Amino acid sequence: MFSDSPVIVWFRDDLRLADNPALHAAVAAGRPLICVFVFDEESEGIRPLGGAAKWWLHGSLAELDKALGVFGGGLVILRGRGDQVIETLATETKAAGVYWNRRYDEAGRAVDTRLKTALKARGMEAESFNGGLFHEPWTVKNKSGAPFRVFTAFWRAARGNGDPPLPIPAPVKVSFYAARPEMTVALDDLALEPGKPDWAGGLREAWHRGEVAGQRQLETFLEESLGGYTANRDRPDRPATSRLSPYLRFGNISPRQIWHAAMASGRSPDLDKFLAELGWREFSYHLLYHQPDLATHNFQPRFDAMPWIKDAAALRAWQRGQTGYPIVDAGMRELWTTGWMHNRVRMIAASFLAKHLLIDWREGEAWFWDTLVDADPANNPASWQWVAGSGADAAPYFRIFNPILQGEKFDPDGAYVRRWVPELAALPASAIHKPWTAKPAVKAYPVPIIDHDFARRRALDAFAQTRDRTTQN
DNA sequence: TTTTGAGTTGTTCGA
DNA sequence: GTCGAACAACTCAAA
Repeated sequence: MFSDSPVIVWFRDDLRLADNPALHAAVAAGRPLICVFVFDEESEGIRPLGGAAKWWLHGSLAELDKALGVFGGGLVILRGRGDQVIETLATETKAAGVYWNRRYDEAGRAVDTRLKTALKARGMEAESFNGGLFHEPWTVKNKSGAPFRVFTAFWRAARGNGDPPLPIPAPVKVSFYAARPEMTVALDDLALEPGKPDWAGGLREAWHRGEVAGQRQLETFLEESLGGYTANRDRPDRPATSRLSPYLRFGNISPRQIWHAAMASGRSPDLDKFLAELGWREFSYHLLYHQPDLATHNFQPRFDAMPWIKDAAALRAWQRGQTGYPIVDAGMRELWTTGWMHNRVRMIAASFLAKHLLIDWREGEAWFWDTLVDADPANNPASWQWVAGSGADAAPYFRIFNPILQGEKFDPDGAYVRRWVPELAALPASAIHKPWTAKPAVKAYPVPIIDHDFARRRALDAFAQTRDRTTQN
């Protein structure tokens, strides 16, 4: 191997310079770097990104390229099967090795394992690192040596291991491999952002993508909203949640950076509550690792007997924010417009689909996958299963949100509904979560597509059926 | 080894 | 109006 053989840093869900273990190790190796991203929609089993996530990815890649530009280099973008493309690049450039941070979806892991084998067979280094989790999923186990299936015990065990390591600073100097690989494609050629029609206007208004924006968002959150987080986080009418989820999704920011920045702001019940949210993310990846088909199979097999209803019209009404329940519709429209939905409202809207409409949670998961900027392979399915009742440590089946009560409790003045459902803006707070009681009636807004009491009863009966069918077998 | 208590986010009903 | 019970079943971990 020549002394100036490059090292390849393969960026994936870790689109940042700071606290990036693979990049850090590559810089420390003292060789010229090739920083590369591979847009892969071809590998077997790879789930293509949804539209909103692609939009976020575009911005993240552009920002990363810009940040590398400060050091006189840039990001090389390639396209194709990840392992094949990287192996070809490594061979052509006579690379000393390839470094990357791990991912945890089954298809991605298979690609990485194949690549590692191929590189080692060629006598090249292949080094993988943990850049996205506090603990590798295979290291957290209960006393019987099995993976945890309930959150509280999982998080207790994880926290019992002490604080995660301190984040690694961004490199101060990076030297780049001079030649530009022939296979390079332009970012715009990936067509990650919409052309015509351009549906991303609301996303652009709501977000700044990339590492710098992620750090700024973290600072703002810690300064303005960590105090009082426990109570305010449930209020969609207040800007009280961290809004860090899309930055975490693409690794514009790392959990360790968030952890240590939050810890530095002082201990409090609010801090523990916020850290537990990072714990839920961690738990989701833990679940995904141990059940790779989390997005397609019930975590609790009993739900295989659930009598889901196929109802294209109801599904469409839910997707468009036309169910006639203001809090649900406000959430679905916020999602459509900004690529994001408030956590409390996600639960209400998801519960409405799975329990009121009895539509398979996988339909909802797919819609969120396509429309959320933060849609990730672990959190999205794990959270949907949790809400539907089929998941790990899931909501008890009888916990069926009443969309009227939830609206009145968490959006008491109706400010959130007024913002996203302007047809209802003139209603008084007393009617805004049950507009069918308003006089005169609001013509521009639909009547509820299903009665709450009827839907609740039906959902309970449906769940009872799964018990009967399961015990018969 | 067996038993026991607890477990993110709720609603309804009846006293 | 408020309050406690009921609404299952199962995993985990301490006793």
